[in-house]
Amino acid sequence: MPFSATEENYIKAIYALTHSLGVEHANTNQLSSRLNNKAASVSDMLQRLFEKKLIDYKKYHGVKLTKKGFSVAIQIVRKHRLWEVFLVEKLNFKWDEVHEIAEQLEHIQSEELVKRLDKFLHFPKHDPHGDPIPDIKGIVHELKQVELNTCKVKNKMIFSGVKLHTKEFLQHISNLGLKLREKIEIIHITDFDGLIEVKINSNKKTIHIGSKTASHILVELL
Amino acid sequence: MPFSATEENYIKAIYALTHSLGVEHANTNQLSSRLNNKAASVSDMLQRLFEKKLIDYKKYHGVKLTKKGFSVAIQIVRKHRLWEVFLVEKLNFKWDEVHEIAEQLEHIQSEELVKRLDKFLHFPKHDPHGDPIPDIKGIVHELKQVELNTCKVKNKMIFSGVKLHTKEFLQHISNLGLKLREKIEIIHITDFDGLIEVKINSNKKTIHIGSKTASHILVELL
DNA sequence: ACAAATATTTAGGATAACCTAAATTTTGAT
DNA sequence: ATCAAAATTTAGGTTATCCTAAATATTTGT
Ligand SMILES: [Mn+2]
Ligand SMILES: [Mn+2]
Ligand SMILES: [Mn+2]
Ligand SMILES: [Mn+2]
Repeated sequence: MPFSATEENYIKAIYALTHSLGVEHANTNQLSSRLNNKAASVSDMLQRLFEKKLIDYKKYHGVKLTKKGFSVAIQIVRKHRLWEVFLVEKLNFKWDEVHEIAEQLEHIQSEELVKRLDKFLHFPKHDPHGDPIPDIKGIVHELKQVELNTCKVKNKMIFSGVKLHTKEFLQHISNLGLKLREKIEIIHITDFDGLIEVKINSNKKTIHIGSKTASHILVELL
Repeated sequence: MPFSATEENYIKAIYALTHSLGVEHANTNQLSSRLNNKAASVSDMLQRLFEKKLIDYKKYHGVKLTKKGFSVAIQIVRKHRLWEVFLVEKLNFKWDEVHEIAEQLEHIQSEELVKRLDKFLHFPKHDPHGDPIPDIKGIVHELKQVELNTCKVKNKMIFSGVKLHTKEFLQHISNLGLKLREKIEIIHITDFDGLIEVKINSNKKTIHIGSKTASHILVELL
């Protein structure tokens, strides 16, 4: 049962939608817009994924991954994130440059390759954007993260993820001087507009983070 | 102009056939058997490759890559061989395990990725089977190699390539204890059956190579 | 509860890449 | 030079994946 890249992308999209929204079912229009396909095409494909027992599907009522579909999804996510680590750690790509390439690499079929890549990278726990890498069993170890804009003055924390993955946002974060897994501390929060002043442990200077930006930044409280 | 993996495989097959046989044109049946497609399908695709100006094609008279087709072919070969180096050097695959994976990886589209991979691997000149890796300009630096079975007693040489790439043959060579780029010397050749006794520079013992095997081994004379 | 708005599916088609069978062209042996 | 064999192309079909337009189901506002 090797699945086509197209099928894998549908599965991954269903996973991403249900997982990130924390809901049971994904619906046709959501998939249509995420995959840049027309809703009619999505309907079409959903029937086929249903026949292959990758999804539970009742017409007009959205879809949900089966056990099998879920495990396929996790493996693709695992590959995607491992390749992103490779691109950043070994080939020195920036974190905003790797997604499109990983979109291709995630469809390479070879279990042994993934195993060895994982080992070569020293079994990383998260990708360059802080997202957890499912282990070989498919278990995802989620971090206890909160959004930076929910934190209080004097809180110490580790910058551990982002909720937005656009090139522009990622570059914005880089320009601020923030790097993943760095220890930071909130120095001050402006009441009026929620502007957050943050000290980066490794730096002397502080930086200022707008509240919209802060809402897309995930941290682990210490 | 991104080409499909299918188109790329046709281009690569035309390149391989004309290059390895040292002829101008590849014909439909050769492509059919190399690509495991029916001749009718090949005919079909050839028309499309012609329209895309990747090949010169006159019905019934075989095909030849255009400048453009040639440059596409070289880039795919370059990617295939760089990935093979990566798999062997970095992920510790054996030289008989990498071809199928590289067949997939060679279709990943990103010039920057290839550039960086090349650098990461320290600009290797040849792949794990001794085949030359086209440089970034697409120039192939072919080695002056001869088949081992054409060499004479006392000749000193470097084992630098193989003419057969099947898993069985590659494993056979490994089992003999031969490693690419090792210095070897012919100690004795049995007149009757052409059996060659070879000393491997790095070893104490000598090994015996049958003449059929020897005919698939390429060496650089010193 | 019901009509309008929204979401989804179905119908009918297109394209890429295959295939089998039939037609056509080239080749090669007399 | 001729004609059968071999090679190749054409004709007609299939499947996966996508699309537009039309039909249908669900949701929502009153
Ligand atoms: Mn990504
Ligand atoms: Mn990522
Ligand atoms: Mn290969
Ligand atoms: Mn090779």
